[in-house]
Amino acid sequence: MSTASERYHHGDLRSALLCVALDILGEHGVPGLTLREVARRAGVSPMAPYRHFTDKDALLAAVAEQGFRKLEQRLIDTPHADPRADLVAQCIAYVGFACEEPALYRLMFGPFLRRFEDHPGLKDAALGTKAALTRAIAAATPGAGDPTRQDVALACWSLAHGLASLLVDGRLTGAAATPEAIAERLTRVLSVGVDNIGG
Amino acid sequence: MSTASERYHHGDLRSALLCVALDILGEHGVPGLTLREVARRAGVSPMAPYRHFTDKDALLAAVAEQGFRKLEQRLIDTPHADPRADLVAQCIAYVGFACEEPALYRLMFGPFLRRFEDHPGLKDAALGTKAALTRAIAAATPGAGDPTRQDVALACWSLAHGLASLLVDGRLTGAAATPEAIAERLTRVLSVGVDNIGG
DNA sequence: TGTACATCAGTGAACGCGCGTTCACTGATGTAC
DNA sequence: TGTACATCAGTGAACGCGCGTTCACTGATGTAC
Repeated sequence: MSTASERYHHGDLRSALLCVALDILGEHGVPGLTLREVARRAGVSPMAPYRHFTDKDALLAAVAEQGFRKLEQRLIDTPHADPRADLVAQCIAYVGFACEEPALYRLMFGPFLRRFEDHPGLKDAALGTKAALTRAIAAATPGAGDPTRQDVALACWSLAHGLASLLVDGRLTGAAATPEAIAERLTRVLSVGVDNIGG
Repeated sequence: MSTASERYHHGDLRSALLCVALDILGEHGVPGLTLREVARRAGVSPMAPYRHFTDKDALLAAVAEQGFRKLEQRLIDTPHADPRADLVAQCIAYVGFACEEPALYRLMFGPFLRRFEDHPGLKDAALGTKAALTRAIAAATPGAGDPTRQDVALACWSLAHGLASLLVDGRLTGAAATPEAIAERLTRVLSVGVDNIGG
């Protein structure tokens, strides 16, 4: 009797590869995420991943897809209070996610996977994430028309995404507060405007 | 009599390399910006750039530094009206710059040059850019205290940076309006809040 | 004004590296009879 | 219950590529005497 890892047939190599890919991402960032290294860590030959992913891009897309699903879940799991607090909480959660998994965040939003349309699962996951934020905006702006809401939604997303990017890429080295604390303060600046528009 | 390009000594190879690097960036992005390709385009041997840059990082830093100086100039050159309009105009200019030179923008703000401190000129240029935005914030929030101002400044920067990043990395494919038009609308959402804080 | 010589700015071949991917293969598994 | 055979999931060697960088060099330039 042999363990799964000793068997010729792995059992669930696809999942193992994705899992290992996340580790590599955490340790060496997107540049370190190579097919060969993934195979190496999974204890498998360089060609084995090709049984589960058509090429390197497909692997990256699958990792990014997982990232979007995690992020969506995190936005949804946010504690529920009044709509305005919910919106702030989502932005905080967004920034927190980016700071905890910077390399994954970069893979998801950076220039590595140019065309999401080429990866249906990824596209779908990204839309799901966006939808979670859009729902929060709609709840927070009951009196606003759709064009205004879209502007507000994009403003919130941009604010959170910009802050997350600046933090993740080390452009805010002077900041003493935690990412979440900064996110909270900035989102409150924005939400004053949101209240005046749609409250 | 020979032209500069035919001479053994180039004359101003450093400038020529930076110039060529910008072209490459525009055509093939940061991944295409290699020392060898820069040398190739400048019509010079692969080792020639090492006379002017200690290594590849130094070249990247010099290109990014130029980018920050360009961006700063662009923020400064913004037409002057009332403080609030100036602030909006700067955010629009910021986003416009990113969309016109996406690869340069990525090099400046992405994870390619991790420690600006290792490149004094780059660090200096980045601080200059930030200062231009900070001045506009100060003018637009005459009644606010410094901590509030810092929050407002970072909120504006985050909003502009986030929108720019989303546009540049193609995460806003559905948008019909020009980048500048979107930037204007989003910045107005934010400036409603700014007015209530510091007006 | 001429010249020896130091210094500067380039050349060109070569290195080792890790990558994505190709190719032909083989061991393990499951299914039809 | 046994067995032939198709299919699945892996192996392993090899390929060509472009990269950053090393090394030892050479042609051009400027300066002291």
